[in-house]
Amino acid sequence: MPKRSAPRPTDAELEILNVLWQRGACTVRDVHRAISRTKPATGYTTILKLMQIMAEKELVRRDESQRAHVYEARLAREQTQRQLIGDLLERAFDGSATKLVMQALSAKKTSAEELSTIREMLDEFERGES
Amino acid sequence: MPKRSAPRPTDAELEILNVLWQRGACTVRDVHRAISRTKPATGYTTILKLMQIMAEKELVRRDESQRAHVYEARLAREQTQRQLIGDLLERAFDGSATKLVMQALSAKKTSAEELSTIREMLDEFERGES
DNA sequence: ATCCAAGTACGAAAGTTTTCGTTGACATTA
DNA sequence: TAATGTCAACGAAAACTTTCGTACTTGGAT
Repeated sequence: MPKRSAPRPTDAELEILNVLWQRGACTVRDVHRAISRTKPATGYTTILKLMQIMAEKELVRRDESQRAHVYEARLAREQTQRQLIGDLLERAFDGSATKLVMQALSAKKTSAEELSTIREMLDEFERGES
Repeated sequence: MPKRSAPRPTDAELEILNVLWQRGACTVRDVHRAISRTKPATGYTTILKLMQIMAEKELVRRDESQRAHVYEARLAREQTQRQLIGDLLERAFDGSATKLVMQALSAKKTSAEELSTIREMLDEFERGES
């Protein structure tokens, strides 16, 4: 058995990953402080436990050489984003990237700048792939 | 208080909604048959219970006038898709639709036809909004 | 009338996710 | 060295999701 790939992170796990992606390797304390800013009523041990579980699931790597262990996201943010998008694509969009893009644009008012950025992306994509 | 909006459907709930969107209003039996095709080992009462819960959560409407109750998705597929995308946008993409579209395109090999469809959509979008 | 098939309702178990109290180890400093 | 603060580990409770067995109801066929 080759060791199965990382599972889809849960909501709470994703919040933690967001901190790790934004600030790089962190201690539990760091993550707790960051999350406290937006969700003040979150206990320290709650974050700790979640991060321990994430280490078991291999969503994060843990450096135990210091007393305060240092955690780091195992996958790049973009990789996880692709995983989540791919998952949603299958579960809710019948695999149609076109429909997904369409709903993405109407889910959020998209500015003219963003639209042209996307257009450029499409150009590059067409050159690179296809 | 206006009565809070429908919660994000869970994985199992979304599978049921997919059937309802595809085939229109259905009995539990109908949904069970449809899901059995891809997941043969799913009990009838499991689907029943899920659909009862979904009725409580108001993810579906239930017509009890027949002995076999008839269920219907309360929100259009596109509406739920927008909800799910909007949710993912916040949770994993920091609200950036551009990044999300980018990852969507690389999550799945997108054909030339799809790319040009998306391009047309962008045109329409720019005309309609902005 | 009785039996059977097809339904719903209910409750509980199993699984997963989120929460946090408590304990014990280790460091800092008074 | 004793008190204080910081940390990981653990276990368990709470909340949510998924599963299904069992009981009860109803309509139709014999």
